[in-house]
Amino acid sequence: MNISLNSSDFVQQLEKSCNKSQKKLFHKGEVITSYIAKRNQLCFMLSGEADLVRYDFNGNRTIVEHFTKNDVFGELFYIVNTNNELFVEAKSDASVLFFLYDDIKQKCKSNCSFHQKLFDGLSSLFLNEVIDLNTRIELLSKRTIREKLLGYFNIISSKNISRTFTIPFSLTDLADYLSIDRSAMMRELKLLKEDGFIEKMGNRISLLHQ
Amino acid sequence: MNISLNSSDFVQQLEKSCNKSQKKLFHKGEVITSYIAKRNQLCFMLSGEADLVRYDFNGNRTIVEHFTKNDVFGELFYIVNTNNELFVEAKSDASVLFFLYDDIKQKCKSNCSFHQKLFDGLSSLFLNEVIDLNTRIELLSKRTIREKLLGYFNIISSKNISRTFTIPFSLTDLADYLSIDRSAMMRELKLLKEDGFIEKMGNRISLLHQ
DNA sequence: CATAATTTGTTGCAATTGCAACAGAAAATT
DNA sequence: AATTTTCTGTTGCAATTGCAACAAATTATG
Repeated sequence: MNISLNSSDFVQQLEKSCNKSQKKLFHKGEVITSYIAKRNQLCFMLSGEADLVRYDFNGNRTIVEHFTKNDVFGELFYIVNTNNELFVEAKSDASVLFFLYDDIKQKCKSNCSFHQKLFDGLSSLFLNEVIDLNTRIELLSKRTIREKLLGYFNIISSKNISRTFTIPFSLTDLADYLSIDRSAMMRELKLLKEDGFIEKMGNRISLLHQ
Repeated sequence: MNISLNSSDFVQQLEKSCNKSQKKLFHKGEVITSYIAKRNQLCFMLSGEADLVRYDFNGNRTIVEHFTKNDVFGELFYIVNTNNELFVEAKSDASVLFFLYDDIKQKCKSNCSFHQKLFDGLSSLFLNEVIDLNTRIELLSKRTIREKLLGYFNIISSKNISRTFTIPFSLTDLADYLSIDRSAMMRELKLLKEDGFIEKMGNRISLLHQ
């Protein structure tokens, strides 16, 4: 059985059917939403790219997640507390569909087959999100910068089905995604090159050494 | 609207209704399951406690998650790759309900109101899991041991609605949960005490300093 | 296309963290 | 109740990481 759903179809159906949804367009650099109140907002990326970012009180930025087409995000997934200002920034022009989870749930309490289908989709969307988050936790729990980098490269490499790939981040962003210092990361990249683990030309990486 | 579901009711219904489920008992220290094949296994903790652990090639142990009554876990949530041996260890005597996700999904394709309800519950279970994982990511992405400890203490403190609480781990396990060296953590605990952030008597902590 | 802004790449130095090793306390086991 | 095992607490030292600062390259923007 195929667990991964066709998110695109699902989202289109939601958009058509749910009169409470709102579609909005954003320009690069704009804030799509901030997680400040518990409105149980659920958002779908229709097009473009965005990052969920957090700044700590020392000014360190963390890219908590990176969203592309058909990804789900939103307040719904967070316990909002005042310690963290979380917000989603458009990395390119983007269009986003906004829902309130309560609305979706409400509608799905009726018993028709269409809402059954919607709910079916929702559950798969959440499941995919769980899988992504577990992958992320695996990276963050690695003990050294080297392991984080190699772990990340392996993931990208699997996704692209190729041992050579372009990092879908700037290197500055990659450091914030892995929660490490950029200059320390650059140093480690150099060492990985010297030790024959990778080849690197700019943001293009080849994994050697199997 | 209350998003968090009554997992207990849900699981009991699942157990009764789903003839494909299996209930098993485990003794402290036993391996409940290992994530080795993609069987899409989904497990419910009926009683007891367990840890999802991973050992890296240096022998570092990470407690990826800690499960108590009514928590969900399983292969279903992971992309299983050979680099990681993930397994769930009973920390006390425990009873666990095993399902295959495919079976649950299959059953729920029928249109009766009961399966609708099951699926409703499933979606909430996944959502709760997403919220937990995001909380965990927030901890792991903190830059220093001090911030990880304070972040963790704040979470426990909120859950207990008290600024004084007992850590639900041994300190050894806490270090593995935060992915840090135990002795470095002990050192930092001492500093937190000296700097007036916490009081500490064994595994009992008080958060001071607002 | 000229200028501004951002990103990449580098390095010395300081701070933090991990490692190793050990003693005493506490908990589990026989 | 005695013994084994695990856990807590500590420390010196080494390795890793973060910080600061800068130049060069690249990419945006008016």
